[in-house]
Amino acid sequence: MSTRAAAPTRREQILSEAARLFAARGFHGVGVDEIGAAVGISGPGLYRHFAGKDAMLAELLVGISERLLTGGRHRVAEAAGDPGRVLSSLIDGHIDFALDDRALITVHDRELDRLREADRKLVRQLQRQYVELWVDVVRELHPEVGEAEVRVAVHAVFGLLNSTPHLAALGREATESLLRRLAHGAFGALSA
Amino acid sequence: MSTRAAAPTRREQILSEAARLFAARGFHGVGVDEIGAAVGISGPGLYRHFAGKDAMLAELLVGISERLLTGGRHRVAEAAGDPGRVLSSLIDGHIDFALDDRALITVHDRELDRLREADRKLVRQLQRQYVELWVDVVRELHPEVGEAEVRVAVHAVFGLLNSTPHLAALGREATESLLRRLAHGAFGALSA
DNA sequence: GGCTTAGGTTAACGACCGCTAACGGCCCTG
DNA sequence: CAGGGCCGTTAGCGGTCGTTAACCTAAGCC
Repeated sequence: MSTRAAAPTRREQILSEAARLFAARGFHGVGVDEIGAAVGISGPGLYRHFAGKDAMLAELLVGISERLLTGGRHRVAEAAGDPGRVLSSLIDGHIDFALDDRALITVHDRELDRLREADRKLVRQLQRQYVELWVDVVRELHPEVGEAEVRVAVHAVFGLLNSTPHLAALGREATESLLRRLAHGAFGALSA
Repeated sequence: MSTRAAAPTRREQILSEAARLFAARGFHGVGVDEIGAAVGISGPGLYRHFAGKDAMLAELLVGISERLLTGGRHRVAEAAGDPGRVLSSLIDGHIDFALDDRALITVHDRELDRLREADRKLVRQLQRQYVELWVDVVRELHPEVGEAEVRVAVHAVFGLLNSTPHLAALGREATESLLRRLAHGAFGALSA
């Protein structure tokens, strides 16, 4: 009895395909019929699983944000006390996420404004907490740099790591290694 | 007689507002009535100036790409022979652009797929040439790094510099200086 | 064996949206 | 002062899209 999901549930299928389609053509650019077709059912059948198109997007965005935050917290706890190792671990985790879920990364910062007020607030709160993990550890490593600057730098490095959807080829390992070096290089320049 | 545009023409007004709205709510999320209202006319009046909504987006994206490329070429020519200065100049120019036209930056890599085939090919070609300017000069500075890696690194630094829409505060000068340092730091890590 | 529930189907409604049609004022020019 | 662009307007058409309604089938349960 494996604890891994053996077969993806229908909800998960739908979310996965919806993420792919939203990333490719934008939230408004994809119809529910299209999402349905992608999982082998048609149009309104989706409403047995989700309250509406908006609900799919909301679940996607909240899910990403939660996974990023909890993953980040684990990594912070694991290497607590060694800021250098914490930062490296956060970078590695973010790279893994960016490479594994390019579609989600794309949707993540592109369609946030399409959410209902409540969901949007939740997502933003989760994002903010995730950013704060990074800001805290970077400030430990660069105590002489102001907090606002560090926060901008963290966002900028996110932009660097999330550029992954735009790039082709080069193989998983090489891409990981390269992004790792670039991110460390950018943060290293904070004190120079 | 100044060579600067004294009053923006109506076309320019429309393009500017359309860029802002597209950036905020996405191409499909904005109606022509809304664009019209933003410039004080209503809905179908836009069709005196543009063939359609698609044409506005096309002109925006082609315009950005052309400005980036010609600006980049000038900078390359100005500092020719000194790769370090060329790279610095390219970075500075891209930062200026990113800070001056946040809306355009957002629309730039978000709505490319909404273009008609011909326009999309043109934009991609311009983008590719711009990237090549960067790749060439970075390869001069890091001859031992493979071309594919350099190209990925350039895209990643674009992601870093284009993260500008996400960040607040900190003042123009400080932001410029910070982004400059981060970009140089990232490229510097290519050889480490 | 009947009842319920889960998970589909097709038809259709209502809203919205891009775009066109038809029209009208303003301003320049001969 | 007549005429023709230029630049607007409002009305409305046609298509698309999210959503609901009504119905159907297969599986599990008492």
